[in-house]
Amino acid sequence: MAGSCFADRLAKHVPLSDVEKKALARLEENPRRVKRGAMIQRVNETVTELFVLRHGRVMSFVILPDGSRQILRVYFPGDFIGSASTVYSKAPESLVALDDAVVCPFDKHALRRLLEEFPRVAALLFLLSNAERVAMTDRLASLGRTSAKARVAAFLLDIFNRVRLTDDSITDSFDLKLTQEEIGDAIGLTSVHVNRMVRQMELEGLISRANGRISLLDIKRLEEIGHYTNRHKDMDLDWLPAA
Amino acid sequence: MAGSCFADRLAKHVPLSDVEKKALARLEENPRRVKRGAMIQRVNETVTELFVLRHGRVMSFVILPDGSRQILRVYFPGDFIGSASTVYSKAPESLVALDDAVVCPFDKHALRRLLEEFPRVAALLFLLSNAERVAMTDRLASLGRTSAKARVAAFLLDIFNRVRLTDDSITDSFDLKLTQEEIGDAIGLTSVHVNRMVRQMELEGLISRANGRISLLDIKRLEEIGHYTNRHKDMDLDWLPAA
DNA sequence: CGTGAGATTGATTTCTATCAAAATATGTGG
DNA sequence: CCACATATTTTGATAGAAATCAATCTCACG
Repeated sequence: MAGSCFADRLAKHVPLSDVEKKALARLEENPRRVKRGAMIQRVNETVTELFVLRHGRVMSFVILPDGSRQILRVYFPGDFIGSASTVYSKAPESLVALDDAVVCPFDKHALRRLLEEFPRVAALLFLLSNAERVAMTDRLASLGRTSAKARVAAFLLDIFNRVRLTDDSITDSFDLKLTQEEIGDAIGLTSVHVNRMVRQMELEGLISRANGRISLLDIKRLEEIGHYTNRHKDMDLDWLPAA
Repeated sequence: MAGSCFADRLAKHVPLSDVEKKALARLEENPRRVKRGAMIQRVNETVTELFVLRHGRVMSFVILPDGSRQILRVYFPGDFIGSASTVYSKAPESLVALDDAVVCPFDKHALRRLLEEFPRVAALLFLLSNAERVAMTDRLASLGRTSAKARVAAFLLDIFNRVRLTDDSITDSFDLKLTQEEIGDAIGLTSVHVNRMVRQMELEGLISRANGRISLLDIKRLEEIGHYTNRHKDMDLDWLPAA
């Protein structure tokens, strides 16, 4: 099963010194198993912890007063999650495991010490947070300005490309680990309509499905339909302070 | 006219040392006037600059292949803009002045030097970037899961509260400096429908309008309608390294 | 004044939600 | 390992929200 530590993930962008790697590894000293469906953090709860996700998948979401849910983000191994608690003492979003997962909680004061001692890591975290913000703007444009079909296409491509970041064995088919209702909650549609779109894309030969796995059969056309741009390709962090 | 430097804005969250303030002030050494409507940054252009917005207002947006526009964010004096160029060498979004404005461009290598020398500032920027990300998730939930009326209400409240951050004189009425078409592009609606919602809210006594200024007459109900939570209130950055 | 951008209103269409039911799949306790 | 309970997917019919199309109106400004 694909697992990924935070240091490795960061090192994919910028070379890290051994000291830095070791310091980052300390954030993951307390791995904790969580079962599929388990709540890792509840909205409005007082929080002082952040997490590195080591194994499995996690989603963040909010529930609106009318009961509807907006899934904000799906996280993969090596992702830094719950970063909102660096700024707010009450969690603005909930975190639930989509999978049997392993998360590594650490106190924000451990983060503070890391930031103090390793300015280069602080800078790197700043950059990655900016990258997250850009990912968010892509979703915003998708929700605000594109059709149901485009949203589904963009969402599938997004998950696909992020799965591939941590799992090289994947070429065109992958486990979504989300119900159609969850997909809908992520992209602002009802499960019924997600199903119609998925069905349609299947008929058109854009995707195929078999026991929970999705295959993207025509990535190029999916990218067109979803107005998708892969942001992972052209990240450029080399200008950072040298190690 | 309300202007605000970056250091002052940051100092509202955390006490800054004089050295730090001075270092931050150096980012603003090259103020540049831009006229209303002027493009500050064009999407896909190679960029190595970031900006602090000193005066006026700026918006970021993308244009989709079908010509529709998604406004991603409206920026106010003291905001740090164009942070995507810390991660991408081609701008993922365009920047246009909504106002006659003053921006202070600085090279990302100036930022690098700042981050190297002042880890505490690096940490602070990291936190503010996280706050931006949370603001983004609020908009995502708004676009994905709420009605046209709710979106308009939430949008007005958001702008209102952010205007107030830099201008204490404002109590309940403010200049939006956006056409109804732009509002629509920000919240995923057509200008026609924005107009209907605004009209309706006016009839219901929730807001009133006079020569471009908007007054929020019933903030409490607007917050309910828009499912709005003011995130500026309970930010907590005190746990950061001491000066 | 005339011109053009923006606001407003009405009529109609389109997309997506909602409601309802059936069909499949998944999981669990015995 | 089966049988039942529950969750998820699928399909159809209908309703509703917002888009689109098309004028008209208003107002700031050269």
